[in-house]
Amino acid sequence: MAYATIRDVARRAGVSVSTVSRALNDSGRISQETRDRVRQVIEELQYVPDSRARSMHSLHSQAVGLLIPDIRNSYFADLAYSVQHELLRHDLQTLICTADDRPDQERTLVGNLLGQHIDGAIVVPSPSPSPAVDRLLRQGIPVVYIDRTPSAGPDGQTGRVPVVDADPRSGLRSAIADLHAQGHRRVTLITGSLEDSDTLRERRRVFERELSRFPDMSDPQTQDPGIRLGWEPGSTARNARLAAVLKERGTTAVVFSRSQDAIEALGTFQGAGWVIGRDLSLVSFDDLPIFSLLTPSISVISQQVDRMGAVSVATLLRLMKGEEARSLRLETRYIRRQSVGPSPGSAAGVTAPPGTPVLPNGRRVCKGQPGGTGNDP
Amino acid sequence: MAYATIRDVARRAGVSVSTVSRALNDSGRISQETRDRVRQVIEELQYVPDSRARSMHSLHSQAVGLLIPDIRNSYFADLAYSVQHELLRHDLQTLICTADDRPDQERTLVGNLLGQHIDGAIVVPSPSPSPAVDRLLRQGIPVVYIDRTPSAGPDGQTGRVPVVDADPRSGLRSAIADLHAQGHRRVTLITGSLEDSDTLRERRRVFERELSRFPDMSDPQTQDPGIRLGWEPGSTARNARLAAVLKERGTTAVVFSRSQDAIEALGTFQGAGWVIGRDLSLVSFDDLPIFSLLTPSISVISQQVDRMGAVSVATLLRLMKGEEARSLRLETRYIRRQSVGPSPGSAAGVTAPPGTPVLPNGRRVCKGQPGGTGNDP
DNA sequence: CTGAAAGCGCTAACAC
DNA sequence: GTGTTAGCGCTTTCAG
Repeated sequence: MAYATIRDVARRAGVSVSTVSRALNDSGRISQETRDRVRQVIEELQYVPDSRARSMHSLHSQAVGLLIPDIRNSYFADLAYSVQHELLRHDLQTLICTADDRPDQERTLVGNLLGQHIDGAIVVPSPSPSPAVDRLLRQGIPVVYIDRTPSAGPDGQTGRVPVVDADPRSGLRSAIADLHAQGHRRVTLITGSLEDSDTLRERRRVFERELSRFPDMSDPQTQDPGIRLGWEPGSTARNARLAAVLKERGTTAVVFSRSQDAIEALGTFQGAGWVIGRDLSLVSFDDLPIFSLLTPSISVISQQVDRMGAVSVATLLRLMKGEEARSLRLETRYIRRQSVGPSPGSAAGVTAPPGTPVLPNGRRVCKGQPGGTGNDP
Repeated sequence: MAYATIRDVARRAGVSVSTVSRALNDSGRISQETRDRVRQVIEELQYVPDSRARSMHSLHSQAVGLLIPDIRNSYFADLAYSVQHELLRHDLQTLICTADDRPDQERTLVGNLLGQHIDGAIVVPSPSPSPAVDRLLRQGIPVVYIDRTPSAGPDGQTGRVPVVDADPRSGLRSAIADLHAQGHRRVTLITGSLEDSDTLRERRRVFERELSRFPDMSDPQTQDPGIRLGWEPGSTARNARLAAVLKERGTTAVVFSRSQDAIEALGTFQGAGWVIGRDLSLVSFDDLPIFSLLTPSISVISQQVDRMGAVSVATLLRLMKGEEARSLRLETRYIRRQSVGPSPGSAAGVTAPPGTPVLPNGRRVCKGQPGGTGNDP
C-alpha cells in the first residue's frame, strides 16, 4: 500500500499543502477550525509525514549515532539502553552501531551515519585513534566520547571533544575502606594486561594510591598489590594459579578490575573450597545485572551506566545547541553485597563504619525501570 | 562545516549533476575517463551522497526496523547483533528499537519507523497483539516475527506473517537422552508461570512428551514433572523451597526453562552443599555467554540465536523481493558442559551414548566471531 | 488566515 | 556519452 502524502491530505481536506504543513507543525497562523479539520483527515488517512523529506529542509535529521564496540557486551547494552531512552525523551532517534573495534567497520558505519546527516554522535572511542570518528569531527558534527578516554591523537581534532567517563577513585576508596573496616589487611587487585587499556591502568594506579592511605594495609612482602591476567579466556589453569598465588600471599580480599575475570574466577574459587564472602571477600568493577542475581551476590564498583548515558546525552544536546560543553567524570559507587564479609580470624566487621555507602544485598531491578539500580536515593 | 552536494562535485569536475550521479551508481553510459575524474573529486571533497534525498526516489530506504523487548537482555542483544550484521552484509541499515513490551512506546517507535519509510521489519512480538505492528502490516511493509509465535489476533492480518523461532523438541530430546544415559531417572523441569508465555507452555508440553519416551523416567509419585516458579525475582526463600522440593522428590537432574531462574538458583544449590554436576545435574535453556564462563560451566539447550538472526533476515529479504516466505522453526541444540554428570549412585554415564551431540565444556567465543558459538561444524 | 511557488539533494527520463 | 529537466514530499518565503 502506498504512503499517503501531504498532497493527499490537502486534497481531501480541501486546503493547500502549506496549510497542512502548518497544521502539522503548529507553525504560522492557522485558524483553529481548519487545523482541526486537517488533523481529522490526517487521522483518517493514517498519514505519517516523511521524515526524510522533512529533514532535508530543517538541517536536522533528528537522529544521533551511537558507536559502541559490541552490543552483546552487557555493559554496552546497558549503556545503549540508557542513551537511547534519554535521546527518545528529546525526540531524537538513536542509530546504534556496533563497530567491533574494527576500523573498517567503523568506516562503513560512519559513512552511513554521514549519509543520513546525523545531528550528533556518542562514541565509545576505540583503543587506537579512529580516522572514521575524525571524519565526523571534520564534518562539524557534534561528538561526545563516552566510557573511555581516547588516546590523545596527534591531530588536535579530538582535543575539543568532551569525554564522559567514570572516575574509579570514589568507588575504590569506599571499597577499600569497607574492606579495611571488615578487618581485611591483605587486598589484591586483579587486572588485565595493562598495555591494552588506559582504563585498567588508571584503576591500578588509583588502587595503589587508595590502598596506601591505610598504613596497615601495605604489604611488606610484595611490593606489588596487583596481579595481572592476560587475555587468555579463563583457562582453568590460570584460575588455579591465581588461587595459589592468593593463598601464598595471604590475601583475604580481591578486587577484580574486569568483570569477566571475576565471573570466570568465581567458580574456581568455590571449587577450591573457598566460601566467597567468608574465606575470601570479592569485589568487581561494573555492576552487571548478573552480579546481583548470583548467590552470593557480588559486591561491585558501579560505573553508573544509567547516569553516564543521561549525562552524555545532556552534553551532546549542549553541543548541538552550539553551547560549550566540558568533559565530566562520574563518580563510581561501591555497592556492598554478600561477597564481602569480615576477614577470617578478625573480630572486625560486625558493624559497618559510619559513612560507608553500603547496600547489603543490593538488588538490581531489570525490567522497565532505567534508573532502578537502587544507587540513587 | 556544510556538506558537499552533488552540485559541488559537478561544478568542480566540470560536468553535470547527472554525470556525477552516474559515476556514483555505475549506471547508464559513462566514459571511464570522466568517471575516474568524478571519483577523484568526490574523494577530494569527501563527498557523501545524502541517503535521505536518494531514498526519496528509489522507494527503498535501505533501512530495516528491529523491534525487541529489551536490548539489555543478553538474549536479545545477541539476536540484535546477529540480525544487524546479517543485514549489513546486504547493505541494509538496522534501526534497533527497544519497545520494553510497552504498547505506547511501540506506537512511538513504529511511528518513527514509518516516517522513515523502512523497507521491512523484524519483530519480537509482544505477549498481547500489537496495534503498532498492525500498522506496519497495513502499510504493506514486509514483517517477520522472530523468537516468539504471536498469539493469533482476531484480525487476520498477522496470519500471513512468517515466524522464525526455535523448536524446543530437538534440544530437549538430546538433553533428556543424555541425562538418561548418565543414569538420571528423576528429572524435573523448572518453568515460569505458564499463563504468561506460549513459549514456556510449549517447552513444558514437549518436555513431558519427551520424558515419556523413557518408561523408566516417569515419576510414579508425582504426576507432575514440572515445577512452576512465579516471577518474583529470585527470592532466597523461593529457591530454598525449590531445593527442598527437589530433595523430597529425589530429583537428580533439573532443566530450567528460563535462564534467569537457573542463574538465581545456582548459588542456592551450591549454598545447600550440592555440587552441581555431581550431586545435581543441571541444564538450562538459552546459551547465554555467561554459562560457558561459570565454573562449573552450564549445559544448555541453545536456541542458536546467530542462525535465528541470519534466517530471519533471509526470510525478510525474500519478502522484500515480493517472493513468498514460509515460517521456519530452527532446531534447538543441547550442549553438554560440566553441569551435567552421572547420576549419584549410578554406574552409568562413563561414556556418552553414541549419537548424542555433546560438546564438553563448550566455550563461546565472544569477540569478533558472530558464528563462534561452536555449534556449527 | 491561506495558497502558490521555490527549492532541499538526488535520480531518471529525455534530449542532444 | 553527456546535459537538461522534472519531480520525490516536505517546509518556507512571499503574495494575496
